[in-house]
Amino acid sequence: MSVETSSFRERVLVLVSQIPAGQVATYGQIAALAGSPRAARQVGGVLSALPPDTAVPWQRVINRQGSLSTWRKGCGELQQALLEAEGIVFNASGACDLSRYGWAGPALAAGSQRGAQ
DNA sequence: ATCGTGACCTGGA
DNA sequence: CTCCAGGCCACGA
Repeated sequence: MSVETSSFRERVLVLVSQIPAGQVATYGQIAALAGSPRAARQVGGVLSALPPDTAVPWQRVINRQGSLSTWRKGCGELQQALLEAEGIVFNASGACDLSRYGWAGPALAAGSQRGAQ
């Protein structure tokens, strides 16, 4: 039954944990999937409250520019390192191609494996 | 009930 | 191209 027993915050964590490796999603996208396309701010706030031992791949969540918004000590380097380990490449601007690694959403990830590229 | 804050987004100059 | 401002939503005290 009701899977969403929690608030927007839990929903965000769930959606983020649904992001497949090698792909990234924007705060706005997560917020939209969570039910509020304008609550991108809150999404960041939720991830900021995540513990260091969280099972949520917060690293796959970036801003609209395709770059990392994490300024927290170590988090920035850590996030980029984790994303690069997933296969994501960053350009000289320190941003990745959302058109290439941008997550399409849980609905599409449910059963659509396109030829990519 | 109110106030303040935030890992954002968008548009305009 | 860069810089500035506003809005918008959710949550804690």
